[in-house]
Amino acid sequence: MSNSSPTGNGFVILRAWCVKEEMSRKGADFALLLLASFRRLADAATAELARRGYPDFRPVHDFALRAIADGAVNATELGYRTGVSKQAAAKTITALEQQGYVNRTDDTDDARRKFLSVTARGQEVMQTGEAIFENLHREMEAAIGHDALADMERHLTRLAGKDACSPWIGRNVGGD
Amino acid sequence: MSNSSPTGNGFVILRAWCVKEEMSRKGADFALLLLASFRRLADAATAELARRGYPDFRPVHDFALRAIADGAVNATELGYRTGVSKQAAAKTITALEQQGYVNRTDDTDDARRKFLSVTARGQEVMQTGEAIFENLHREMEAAIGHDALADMERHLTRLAGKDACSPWIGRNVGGD
DNA sequence: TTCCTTTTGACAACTAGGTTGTCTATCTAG
DNA sequence: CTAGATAGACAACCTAGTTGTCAAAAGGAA
Repeated sequence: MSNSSPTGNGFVILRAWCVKEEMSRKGADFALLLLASFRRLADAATAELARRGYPDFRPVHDFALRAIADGAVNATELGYRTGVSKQAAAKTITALEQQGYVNRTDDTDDARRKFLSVTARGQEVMQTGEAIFENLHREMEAAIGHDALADMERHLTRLAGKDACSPWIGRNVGGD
Repeated sequence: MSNSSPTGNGFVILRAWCVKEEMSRKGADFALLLLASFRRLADAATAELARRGYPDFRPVHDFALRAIADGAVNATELGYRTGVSKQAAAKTITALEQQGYVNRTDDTDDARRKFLSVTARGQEVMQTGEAIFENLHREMEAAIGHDALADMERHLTRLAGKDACSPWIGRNVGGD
């Protein structure tokens, strides 16, 4: 079968919904609708990115890269900004470094630190990603209309709840 | 930090969006909005389910259980209906069996098969889950209005695209 | 300066939920 | 009877996380 969705695992649930449509569970169906829509977008973007010369570049890499470009200059800070443990952030950095999207140099001020910077290729992939998402946004507008999309964004913002995303749960994670 | 979201991994991306709000990437933001909203619902439902006496019951278990109740009487069929390999389905079945939600008995007609059935506790957890999702649906209606929610469901159905969910990719998976 | 505490990043081991590949037992069609 | 398909089990692996532990470096106080 090869799941092979670049969105990764954990999104397979929605297929159950597709196969069996007469489920009659309004709340759950709505949740699955949200998931399916997200997956649709993320997969489309990742596939397009792969076609344009950036294979193996996942959504999670995009957000990490953006956080680095935005001032997350070391692993701990990246973990904090992306809401994961510094260990998980370090793994992402390793992947990004191996693919040539970031550089990791010694920090002259603090010998413990490794200074992160985005390479030219990293800048490229971010620009391309933005362009792709803009296209997708336009496609959605074409499909359901500008106003409907704007309404949805407004309502989803309420449902998602900014308060659920406060500066998060803690900085010192992973037993340290 | 303990991510500890019952929704599981792969959904952490959205935190990046929360921390940095002035990102100005409309398409990507919309995708994250969808993800955040889904996660909100799924986490709320799973947490509530845990509080009502069904800990460690994840969304993925709910859908598997529902598929079994709905006629997926063996691992291969469950895999097909939920869109995963039969091996993955078997793992889920094992978990559900250990938690007492399904029974696995020998099939009298076909000695290769194990016959799956939902236990009384399995029936209970499904009913409770339905009630919880209905509550969440009502809360959403209260938050953004009945019509707005109905509109969103309609539009999301278009965006998600039923065609992306055709009877799936193949039945014989995993090298067999 | 020495001592204590904090921070940084690394390493190992683990989890969840998937994936392939291989294998045996069993069923079924010719 | 035999050949091929099917069911499920087992092992190894993947991804993207998690804890726990650790050494090296930094920083503050006596």
